[in-house]
Formats: sequence, structure tokens, C-alpha cells
Amino acid sequence: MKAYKIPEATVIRLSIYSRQLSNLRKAGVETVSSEEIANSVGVSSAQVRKDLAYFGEFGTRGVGYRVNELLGNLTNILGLNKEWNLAIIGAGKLGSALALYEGFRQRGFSIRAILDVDVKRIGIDLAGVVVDPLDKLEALVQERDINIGIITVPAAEAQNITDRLVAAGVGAILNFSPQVLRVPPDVLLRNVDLAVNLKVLSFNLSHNH
Amino acid sequence: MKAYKIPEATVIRLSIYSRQLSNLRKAGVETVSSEEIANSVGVSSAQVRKDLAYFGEFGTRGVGYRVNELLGNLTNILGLNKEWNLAIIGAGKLGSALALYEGFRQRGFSIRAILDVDVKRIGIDLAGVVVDPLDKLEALVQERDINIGIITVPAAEAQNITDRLVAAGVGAILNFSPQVLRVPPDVLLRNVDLAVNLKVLSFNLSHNH
DNA sequence: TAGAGATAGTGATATTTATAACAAAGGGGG
DNA sequence: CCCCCTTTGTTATAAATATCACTATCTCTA
Repeated sequence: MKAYKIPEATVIRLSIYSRQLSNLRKAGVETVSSEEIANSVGVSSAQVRKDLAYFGEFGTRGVGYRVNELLGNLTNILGLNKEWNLAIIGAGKLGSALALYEGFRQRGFSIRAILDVDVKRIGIDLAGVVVDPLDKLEALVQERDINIGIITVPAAEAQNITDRLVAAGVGAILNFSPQVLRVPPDVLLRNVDLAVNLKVLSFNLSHNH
Repeated sequence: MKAYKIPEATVIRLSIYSRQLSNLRKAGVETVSSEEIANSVGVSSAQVRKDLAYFGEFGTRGVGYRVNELLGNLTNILGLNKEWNLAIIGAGKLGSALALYEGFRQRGFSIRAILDVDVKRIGIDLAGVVVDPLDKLEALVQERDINIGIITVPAAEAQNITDRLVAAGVGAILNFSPQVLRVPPDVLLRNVDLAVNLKVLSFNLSHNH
């Protein structure tokens, strides 16, 4: 089922196109050109067409793309037709913020479990999900069919939690801790290092200004 | 002061090297090879040397790099020797989480202002910074010499806030809203779309598994 | 002090990714 | 029903980025 080799940059852009198309649909727009999509996200129209071309032909020459249809195709391509079950490990400030973030639910991501070691946090209700003790990690991953683990624990614990998530069978991990994590090759990993983003801005402010 | 053209991927990796070196220094390690750095962050040693080579020669052949010295150089390269003043716009869950995030302060990023429209949030103290009303944005940017604005407001307001930040004189914006923002060419912009990260995982889970 | 072993720095090469340009094809008007 | 206009899909080209292989040079030991 491997779709040859798709550049990661392409996948990221497809995600953004899908977000924009979703907005266009809400606005009642029926047809859109690659040029218009391109302008709305700040890339070239050739880039848009090239990205789509990896997966097939979705438009009509001389006309453009039907918003609804293209959005449907992108939804399938991105795997957003399925429902993904998430567990958040770490119910601190960041974990709680993510648990309450609307943007996840809206796009088929269902937060099914939130875990923490701190007894003061266990039992708290976050958008309908009750914080469970960390001990129950393995049991909950299995019971609630968790596909993706989100790590928002301190760096020192991140690898240990990762190992437990992997052993329990999650297929992917989204890591918010500032820690390089090791996972087996069949487990997907993405890192969101909040400080790295600021460092990159710092670099560019220092050099281009 | 432009340092020719440095790939963004290089800058991101340098940020990560600096984090690892910081850990090594804490652990009392004095010398490290490109191979060891590479292994610890999951890239090739040639990549590490190439990234550093953009900026000069920092090592000793046959020996490696002195941890403390290389970290100092990376700190300068990344502009982390200066203190950057941040303003967070939007004191909701995400904004609050970022305001309380230790990782920023530790690396020379100083949160100097937090703003919100919601009267219920104004006056709250977040790690020593009191939430101010949004009206005061322009005044605070100037008074507190804000360099970087962090946007954690709903998508619908994000462009408006951006325009105000730019007009008030910030040099860079870190955008957490799921909204493509327009900025003048001399203002730096980085986007952190939390949902996009999950979408990329969704894509890869769907296609490579 | 010479030689062995290790590791940085670098130029050449390969690969990946983006850009540009154009041919193919659909729709609407006359 | 045909031709013109538009916009896609695609091929060719260019640019950016990463990998590889090699040379230079340092330290340590005998």
C-alpha cells in the first residue's frame, strides 16, 4: 500500500490545501483553480498541481477543481476518512491545552485517553475525557484502540513513555518534549519542539536584519 | 550581515545540536565527535560537519569538538546570546501553556507581555506576567521592546492581530493558529499547525502500514 | 620523533525537490 | 459544431540539499 515516495513537504502542503478547501466549502465556493489555491497558501500554482499529480487527476482542464470533490479526495489521501484514536500522556499545561484544542476533534482525531502520574490531576475532566493514572497506559491503549500517542511529559520521562507506548502497540507518536526519541522503524514519529521554532526565528532575526 | 544562504533544515538541525550539547555539558562531557552528535540526533556525521562548515571550523581533527566551545559558537550563530522579548497574543489554554513553558525562558526568550480580549482573563498572572487587554498591544510592543509575537488566537482574528503586531514593529511572528498569514517581506513568520502534524501522521499511517 | 589511529573539513557526486514551460483537453460563445 | 480561452497534467530543466569519499591534521604511544 506504499504510495512510492511522497516528499514530506508535499504531505504538509496537502494538509494545508485541505484546510483551505474546507474553508472554501464553508464559504459556499464550488470551483477553484490551482492558481487560487496557490495564492491562498502562498506557493506556486505549479507546486499545487505537482503535489496533486502524485495521487491522480482531480481537476478539469479549463475549469479547475470542484471544491467538494477535491476535498473528498484529499481527505482520503490523508487518511482522514478513518477515525484516529489518540492518547495524551502528560496532563500538564501543554497536555491539557491539546486535550481541549478543538482543531483535533474537528478533523477526525478523537482523544480517547489522557494520562498523568500526578494524583492531583487524575480524575480531572478535560473535554469529556477523565485523566487516568499512568499505570493504566498499556490497558487503555489496548481497550480504547489507541493509534497515536501524544507525549507532553518532561524530557527525562519521554523515552520511557515512548517505549511503553510502542510496546503497547501504538503506530505513531507525536512528541512535544525537547528530547530525541528512539522508536523502532515501523513506528512513526514526529517532533514538535516549541523552542526550536523560536531558535530559528532568532537565527533569522540575527542574520537577515 | 546576511550569511549567504543557509538551508532552513540546517538551522533547525543546529538548534537541535545546541540542545544536545547543552545536555552533554550538563552531564560533564568535555569532548564530542561529529559521529556522536550525529547518533544522538539521528542524522549522518557528514551532515553534522557540513552544517557546521557553513559557519566556520569549530573542531580539532583527530579529536572532535570541545562541547563547551561548540555550544558557545552555536549559541552565537543562532542569536541566542541576545535576549529576545516575546508577546503572546491570546491567553487561552494554548497561550497559557506557552506562557508557563519553561523551555522558553531557559534559552533566552523572555515573555514580556500576554494579551487577551476576554475580561475574565485580564489580570491573571502567568509565571510573573499579568494578562493585559488587547487594546494595549501597540503600547506594550513599544514599551517593552517586543521582538517576536506569538499568535494563539482563533483563526478568524489571527490576520488582524498580525497586522497590528507588524504595524507596531515586531520583527517576527510565531503563528499557532490554523490560518495562513500575510506579512510584509521583512517580517519573519513561522507556522506551527498542530493539526497538520497529526494529518501527516495520519497520511503515513494510512500509506506505509 | 616517527608512525598509527582517529576525526574534522571539503570537493565531487548523487539525489531530491521545485520551477518553468508547454502540450492536451474541456467549456462556452458565436 | 467549431474555434478560442482557460487551466490542468506533465515533461524538461534548474536549484537546493544530502551523501560519499578523500585529504589534512591532530594526539598519543613506542
